[in-house]
Amino acid sequence: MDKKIKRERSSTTKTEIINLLIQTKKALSHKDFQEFFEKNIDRVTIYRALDRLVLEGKLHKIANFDGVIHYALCAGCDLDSERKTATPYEHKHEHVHFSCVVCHETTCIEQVVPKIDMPSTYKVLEAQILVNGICEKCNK
Amino acid sequence: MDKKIKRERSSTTKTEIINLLIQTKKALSHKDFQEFFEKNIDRVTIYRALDRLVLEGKLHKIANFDGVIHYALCAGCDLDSERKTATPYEHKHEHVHFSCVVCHETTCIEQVVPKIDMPSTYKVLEAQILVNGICEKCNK
DNA sequence: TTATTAAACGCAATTCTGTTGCAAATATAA
DNA sequence: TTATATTTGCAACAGAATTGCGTTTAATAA
Repeated sequence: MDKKIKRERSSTTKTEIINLLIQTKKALSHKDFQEFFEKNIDRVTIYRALDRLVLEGKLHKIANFDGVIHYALCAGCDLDSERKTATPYEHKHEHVHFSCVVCHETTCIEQVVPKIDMPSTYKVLEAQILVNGICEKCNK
Repeated sequence: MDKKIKRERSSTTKTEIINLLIQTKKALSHKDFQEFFEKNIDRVTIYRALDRLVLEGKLHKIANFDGVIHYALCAGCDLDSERKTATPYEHKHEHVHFSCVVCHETTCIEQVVPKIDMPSTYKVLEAQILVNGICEKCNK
């Protein structure tokens, strides 16, 4: 309950992570980052930076069918500059996450937002729609 | 490619797993099973039995928001008795998987099947809809 | 500009999760 | 009952993620 709220601060690791995500336009796993940064950034540092970026509302997590967590940029769920931390349920990503079984790339399909009609007895906090299939590039 | 197809056979472990899932009416993780069976069934045996049950079309996997795999009974995706094995994409579970943030129970909401309108350039093989929130029991 | 403070970092050690190999036990079909 | 193939438990292994701690670095106040 007495959870300390860390003040947001810039760091090389966080910047590099964001840059890579902007470049590739894909969702990446911890392993992807590790392989990209090689020996330049420590594994543990990557873990911690990813966690912080999620808390800061910059990234959202996507668990693939096989349970591997991928991180993607948040479009429009940045928080007000006052607080600077996000609880998991403040992320809103009702769009489709698509995972290609050929090239194994995971991408956000922002324009597809299915409607989920849950019974009113349930309180819905967040939803994640994961679709497996063959992407535009590989489907030729 | 020369993947041997195993013949289906009954076993204590598989029966116990199915029974527990019927009883609890929930999706359970490997850890849940392990804690329930305690020292009576080995960790590895549980892993293998779960894998086999998925192949046999009896269970389907659900990766939670945190990436933890849960197993739930399949309703209606048993395979024809000839083959007895299922590739992952033969499972069809487009219904909602609901995860309660209070009691941490994961359940299948079979009656809610959202429509996902993907662009025709994508080939859709399977989809998984995961909803986080507060369940009927805890929402009081 | 320098000093102070808290966050970020790297490294080592540890824990947790899932897999593989192998010999013994068990289920099924002949 | 016998033959065959699957299931099981145990030990060892591999990979993923976490924790502790001393050091470095960024932000802020003096």
